[in-house]
Formats: sequence, C-alpha cells, structure tokens
Amino acid sequence: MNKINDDTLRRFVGYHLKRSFNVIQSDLIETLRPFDLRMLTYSALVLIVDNPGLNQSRLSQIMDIERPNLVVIIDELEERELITRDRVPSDRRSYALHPTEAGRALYRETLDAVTQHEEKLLSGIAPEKLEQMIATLKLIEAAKQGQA
Amino acid sequence: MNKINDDTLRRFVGYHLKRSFNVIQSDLIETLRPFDLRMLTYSALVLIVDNPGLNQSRLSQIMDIERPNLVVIIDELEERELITRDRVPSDRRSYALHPTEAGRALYRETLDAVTQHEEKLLSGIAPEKLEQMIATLKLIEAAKQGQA
DNA sequence: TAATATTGTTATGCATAATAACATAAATTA
DNA sequence: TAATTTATGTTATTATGCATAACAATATTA
Repeated sequence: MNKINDDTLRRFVGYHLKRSFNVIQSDLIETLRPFDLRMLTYSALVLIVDNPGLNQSRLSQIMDIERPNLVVIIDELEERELITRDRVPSDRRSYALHPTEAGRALYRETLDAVTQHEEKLLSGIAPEKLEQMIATLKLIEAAKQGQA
Repeated sequence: MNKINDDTLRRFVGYHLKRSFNVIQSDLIETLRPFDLRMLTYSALVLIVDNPGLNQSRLSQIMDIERPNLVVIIDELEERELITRDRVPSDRRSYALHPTEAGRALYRETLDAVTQHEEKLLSGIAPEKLEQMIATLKLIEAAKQGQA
C-alpha cells in the first residue's frame, strides 16, 4: 500500500480547489437530496427569493451559466410551484421571476439545513482561516476580469 | 443595472470555492486545448508518469472517480500511445500503467504550459495568501475522513 | 423605417460522475 | 482442497453540468 505521489498536481492551486470542492459538494448533494433539490436548482431558488423580480438573463449571469442551461432549471422550479414566471409589461420579451409562498418556505428550510451541514463539515477548522481563505478565493474570482 | 444580491450564498464556503474554481477551470481548459487533453486525461497522464506501474484501481482512487469512468480515460491515453497497459504476472487481473516516451514528452510540455498559465492567472495574488489558502483547502479535504 | 441587439427557447453535443451487472482472477475460509 | 468472498477491469446506462448554434419575439439604435 505505498502512497501514490501527486506532488506534481499539488503544485497547482486548481488541484487543491477541485479536491476540496468535491468534499463540500458531495456533502451538499446529500444535504439537498431530501428536498429534491440539486446545487443549481437550490442556487436559483435562493437568488430568486433574495432578488424577486429578476429575469432569466440576469440570473444566468450571476449563476455563471449559459442562458439555455437556466431554462430547464427554471422550468423545474416553476413546475414544482416554487416560483412563477411573470410577464413584464415594460419588456414583453422577459419574465420576472418571483418565489411562491412554498418557494419561500423551502428556502427557509434548506437554508437551515445547508448552513448546519457546512458548519458541521467545517467545524474542525478555525473561522479565521476560513475567512482568510474566502478573501483569497474572492481574489481568484476577480482575476477572471483581469484576463485578456 | 442594479446589482444582484448573492449575500445568502456568500455565507457558504462552497459557493466561493465553486466560483473561484470555475475561473481556474476555464483557464485550464483553454490551456490544455492545444494539447488535446481534458482535465481528467491530463491528471491521469501526470499521475501515471509520476507513478509508473500503478493500476487503474489505485489511479481511480487518487483521482476520486469511479473505476468505470477511468476506463475511457485510459483507453484514450492508450490509443494515443501516451501510455501502455501492461499485464502483471503477479496479479493477472490488473494492468500496470506506464507512460511511453511520447507520454513523458507531452507531460513535460503540458506541465510548463499549465504552470505558466496558472502563474499568470494568479500573478496578482500574494504567494503567502495562496499558501495559506492551500493549507486551509487541505483541511477541508481532510474533513471528508472525519465524516460519519 | 431598417438594421442590430436582447430575451427566452429548442436542439445538440461534450465532459463529468454515479450505479448496476458482469467476467476474470485472487484471496479467504470452511 | 473446495466453496465463498473479494478485487480488477469492463460494458452499459443514466444523471448532471456546461457550451454552442439557431431561432422567434420583442426592443433598441442608427
């Protein structure tokens, strides 16, 4: 059982990011499973509750996904009557997305669950370290703009 | 053009991880494109060069993917004659994976390219911050084991 | 008014990832 | 030794995430 050497890949920030994200992601998937939500449907629900009235174009931008991929997500949330697509008189191309009462209720439930699961998963790590890490992650996120 | 509020999602470490990983990932995909490699074929190649003789079972473990998903990756690398699958006399179920000379050459080329691209992307961030972040990312990675 | 841009949509394909089922071979145990 | 269990690699299948092309309806602009 000699150890496999991944020192070369360990030189890359992306490798560490991916491996740690995998850990959080699998925890999150399990957390959301009882609510029949996936990462993207959950993110969309949260953003719609927190930004009622926004349209799909804007939502796809903040979610960093292409508009076509958002359509099925919104379809799903609408079919489950967690949100509504409302025609906008001032721009008849777009829909204003609003949560239903059921959507807001699910939002509250899942927010608790997700918060608790992440707190539990990361309970062994000093909050200052996490805060520092997040600050650096934001710098990486911002590095995108600086690219050619 | 009022800003969309994602404060709720910003409470989650996973959200920051995902967004920053997306930035690095899209850069990496572009970097690997000229070499006709994807993230997974690249990772596999690196690990095989650095750990010649390992088998698919072990490789799938370190890569954190299921064995069936590794098969096509190894198929591709073998078809391109970057690696070989060699029968092991002591265990005739498994294959020892070895890089070819072409595989080692591509490894060197891509290692340079990936290193440079990541350095360029992250050039505006202080190395100490990145080091601290990686240390915390490792803690998150390790949190997996501590789970129920 | 004519040309261009935006919004939402359909269709399509590629990449990543998980599971079930299986053949072959090895290890265990009865 | 024989029977059972486990490990390795494989095929098939499915779900998910993500990107692009093309389009109709509507808005914007030149």
